[in-house]
Amino acid sequence: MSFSINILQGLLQELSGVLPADTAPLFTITRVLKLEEGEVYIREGDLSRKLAFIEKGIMRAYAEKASGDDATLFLRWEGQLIASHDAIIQRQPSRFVYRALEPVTMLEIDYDKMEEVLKDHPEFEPLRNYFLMKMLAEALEGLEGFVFLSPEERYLRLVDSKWGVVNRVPDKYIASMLGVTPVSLSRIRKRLHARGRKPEEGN
Amino acid sequence: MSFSINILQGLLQELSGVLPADTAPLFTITRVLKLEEGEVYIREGDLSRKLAFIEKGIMRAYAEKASGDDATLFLRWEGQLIASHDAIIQRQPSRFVYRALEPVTMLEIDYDKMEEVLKDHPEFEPLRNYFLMKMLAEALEGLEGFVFLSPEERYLRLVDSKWGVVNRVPDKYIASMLGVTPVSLSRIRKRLHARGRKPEEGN
DNA sequence: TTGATTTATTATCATTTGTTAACCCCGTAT
DNA sequence: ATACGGGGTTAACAAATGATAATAAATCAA
Repeated sequence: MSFSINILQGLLQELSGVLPADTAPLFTITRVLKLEEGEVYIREGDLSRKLAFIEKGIMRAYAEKASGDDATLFLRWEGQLIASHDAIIQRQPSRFVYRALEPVTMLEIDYDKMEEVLKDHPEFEPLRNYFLMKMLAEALEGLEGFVFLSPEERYLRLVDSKWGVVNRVPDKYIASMLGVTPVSLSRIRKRLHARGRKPEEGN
Repeated sequence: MSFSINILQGLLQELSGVLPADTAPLFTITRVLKLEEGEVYIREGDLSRKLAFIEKGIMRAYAEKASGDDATLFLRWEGQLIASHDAIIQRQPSRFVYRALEPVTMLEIDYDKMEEVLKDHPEFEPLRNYFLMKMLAEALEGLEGFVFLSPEERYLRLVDSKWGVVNRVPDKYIASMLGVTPVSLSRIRKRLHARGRKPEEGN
C-alpha cells in the first residue's frame, strides 16, 4: 500500500493544481502492478482498457512480424504512460505486444472504471485529459522525429535527452524504435564515435 | 449560417449517441472559417488554441527549414481535425505553419471557450475526448507507418486508402509527408508502374 | 571457470535514397 | 507566339541502408 501511495502521489504531483484536493475516489480505479523482466503485460489480441503510469522500469510495445523478428513501435519509461491504444481508442483487440524490458512498477488505471467515476465526479475530467494529451504529445514527438530527422539525428536526440534509458536497453530495441536495423545503428554509432561524439551523462 | 449548420451537423453526426440532445451551447464556441487556396491558417510562432474540423479541402502542416525548403509534418482533409498541438497541448508558440492547399471550409472550435462551456456543461466532455482521441489516433497511425512500413509501402497504403486525396495534392507534398524526397517518390512510382501497379479508384 | 546463448560489430554486396542538374510538360501571363 | 515558372521525370554519382554471414564481445547459467 505504501507503494501505491508513492506512485499515485508522484502522478498527483504532476497534476497538482488541476485536480481537486480530495483525490480519494481515484484510489477506487487504480492498482499497483509489478512486472518481472521479460513479462508480457498485454498480448496480441487482448482487449485491455487500462492506462498504466510507469513509476520504474521500461516497457516495450512491438508487433510480431511474419518473418519471425519483430518491430518496436515505441519504448516507455519512468513517468510515461503506456496503454493499448487499439483497445482504448478503437475498442479493438491490441495488434501489439506490451512487454517489460526490466522489472517494472506501474500504477494501473482502469479506463472503464475511470469513466464510471467521472460520471459522478466530473471534476476529475482533467485526469483523463492529462492522459490523452500526454499520449498525444508522445506520439507526435515520435512522428516529428521521423519526418524531420535522419536516423542519426533521431539517435542523437534520444541519447542526448535520455541516455539513462538508452544505456539500459539492448541496442537492437533502440534500433527498431528508430526505424533502422541493428546493423545500421551500429554503423551510426561508429560514425559518431569517429567524429569524437561519445555517449556521456544525460538524464 | 446554413453553412455553419451543415458542418456542425456533420460533426454532430459523428458524435451521435455520445453528446446530449441539446447541442445549442456548442454554437457559442464555433465559427465557420473559409480559407483560399494557399492561404496561411497558422503561422510559425502563433499561439492559436483552435480545433478545426475540416469539411472540405486539404490542409498542410509543415516546418520551414533553414535550407529554404520545408518538410511536411502531415496533411489533413475532409472529416479530419487540424490544430496547433504546440499551442493546444503545450501552450507554446506553434513551430509549424498550417496552410490551405485548396479552398478550405472548416468548423473552428475555440478550445479556451470550449473549456469555459465545459465548466458549466460537463455533459459535453465527450466532445473534447473525441477531439483528443481522434488526433491521437491520427498521430499513431502516422507513427506506425514509419515504424512498420517502407516508403513504398507507406505510399501504397496512402494511395489505396486515399487516392482521392493523393490525386489532388502535388506529389512533392506527398513525398514530404512520406518522409522521402520528390525524386525518390518519382522513382517509387516508376517501380510500381513497372510492376503493373496503376493508381485507380479508392476514396 | 567453462560453456552456451545473446548481443554487437564488421565485412561484403545489392538496393535504396539523397543530391544535383538537366530536361520535359503544361498552364499562365505578356 | 513567346517567355516564364511550377511541377514531375530522368540521369549520374555519392552516401546510407538492408540483408546476410562471419566474428567478436558480453551475458548468463551450470
